[in-house]
Amino acid sequence: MGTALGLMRKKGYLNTSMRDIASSVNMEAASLYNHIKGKEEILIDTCFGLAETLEMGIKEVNDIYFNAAEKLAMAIHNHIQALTQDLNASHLFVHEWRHLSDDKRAQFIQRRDLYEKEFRDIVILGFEEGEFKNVDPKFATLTILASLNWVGEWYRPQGDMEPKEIAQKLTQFILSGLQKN
Amino acid sequence: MGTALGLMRKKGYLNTSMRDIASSVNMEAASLYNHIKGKEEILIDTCFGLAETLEMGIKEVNDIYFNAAEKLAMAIHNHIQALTQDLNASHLFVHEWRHLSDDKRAQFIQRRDLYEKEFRDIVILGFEEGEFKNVDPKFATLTILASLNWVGEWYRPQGDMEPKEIAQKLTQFILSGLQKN
DNA sequence: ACAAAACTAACTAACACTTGTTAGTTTTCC
DNA sequence: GGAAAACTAACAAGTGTTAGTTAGTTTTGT
Repeated sequence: MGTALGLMRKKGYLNTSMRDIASSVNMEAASLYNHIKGKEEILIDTCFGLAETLEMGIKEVNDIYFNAAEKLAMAIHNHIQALTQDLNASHLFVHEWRHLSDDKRAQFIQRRDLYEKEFRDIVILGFEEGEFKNVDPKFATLTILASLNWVGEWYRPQGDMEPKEIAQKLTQFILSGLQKN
Repeated sequence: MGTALGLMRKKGYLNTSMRDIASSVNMEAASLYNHIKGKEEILIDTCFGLAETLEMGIKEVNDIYFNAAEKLAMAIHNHIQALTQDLNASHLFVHEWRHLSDDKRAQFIQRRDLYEKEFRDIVILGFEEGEFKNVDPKFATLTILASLNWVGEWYRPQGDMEPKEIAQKLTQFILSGLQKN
C-alpha cells in the first residue's frame, strides 16, 4: 500500500479518496476493503509504525551511551534515519496525525510526548554533566525536534546530502550553533 | 472572519466546511457568499497576508542593520512577532498553503522561496564577515526557519513565555547552540 | 422632505458531485 | 471446490456553490 502513502503525501490525507487510492493500483474502491478495514487504518498503521521505530531508536541510545553529547548525536542520527527512510510515512507522521479519530489521536499524542521527554532528559543530563548550557529544556527540545522533523520537507533521496551527513550537520549545528568561537 | 480561521486551525482547512463556518457565526452557508467569493478566499487572504507581513519584516531588517548577527536577531524577532500575533493565521500559513489551487500555490511558494533567500543572505553575510562558521547556507537556513515556524505549534498567548523572549532564546540557541564554551 | 431606486445581507431550496463504506455477486487462483 | 480478491451497485451523508427571494437600510432625484 505504499502508493497510497505517496498520494496522501502529495495531496493530503483528507484530500485523498479511497477511489484515488484504488485507481492508483488499478482497482475499484470497494476492492480495497478486502485488504484493509478502512481509510483510517492506513493513517493509524503509518503513524504508530513510525512511532515505534522512533521509540526503538531512542531506547537504543539510552542502552549504549552514557554522556549527553553522544546520546544526542545518536538520537538525532536515529531520528533522521527513520524519517528519511520513508518520506511518505514521515509526512503522515509529522502532519496528518491530526486527522486520527479522537481516541487514536490521544494515544498518538501520548507516545509523542513520551518520546519528547526522552530527548528532554538528554538535554537535562547534559546540563547536569556540566557540558550543556542552562537552557530551558522544554524550549530546547521543541526547537531541536522542529529542526529534525522539518528535514522531511526538503530531503530528497537522490539529492546531494545523505541522511548520515544531515544528522551529523544537525548535531553540529544544535551543539555549537552558527557563530564562531 | 476570525472564527473561520479558528475552526480551520482546529479541524484543518479541508475538514472545515462552509456550513461549519456559517454555523459558528449563526448563519446559513449560502449567506457567507455575500461576504467572500468562496472558501479558498479565506486561505488565500490569510496566507498572502501573513506573507506580506513577513516580507515587510525582513525588508526592515535590511534597512536598519549592517552586520549579520544583528540582522539575524531582528529577523528572528520579526518572524516570531508575526507568527505569534495570530496563531490561527499562522497555522494556515505554515501548514495549509498546500491546499491552495495550483496557480496560487505556485505564487505562494515563489514568495516563500524569496523570503527564505533573504534569510540565507544573512547567513552568507555572516560568513563573509568572518563571524559565522562556514556552514552550508541552505541547510542552515532551512533548519533555522524550521525552528521558527514550529513555535506556532507550542506557543500559548497566556503561557509563561512572551514572543520577545522566545525570539531572544531562539537567537541565542541558533547563534551559539547547546554546548558550553 | 419624500418617494423611488439601489444596495446589503440574510434566507430557503436546490444542484451536481464526492465521500467512505456495505452488500451481493462474479472472477481468479491454487 | 473453496478461499481470496476482484467486481457492480447502491446508500446515506456531506461538499462548495448558485439561484431566487425577502427584509431592512442607504442613496438618489426631484
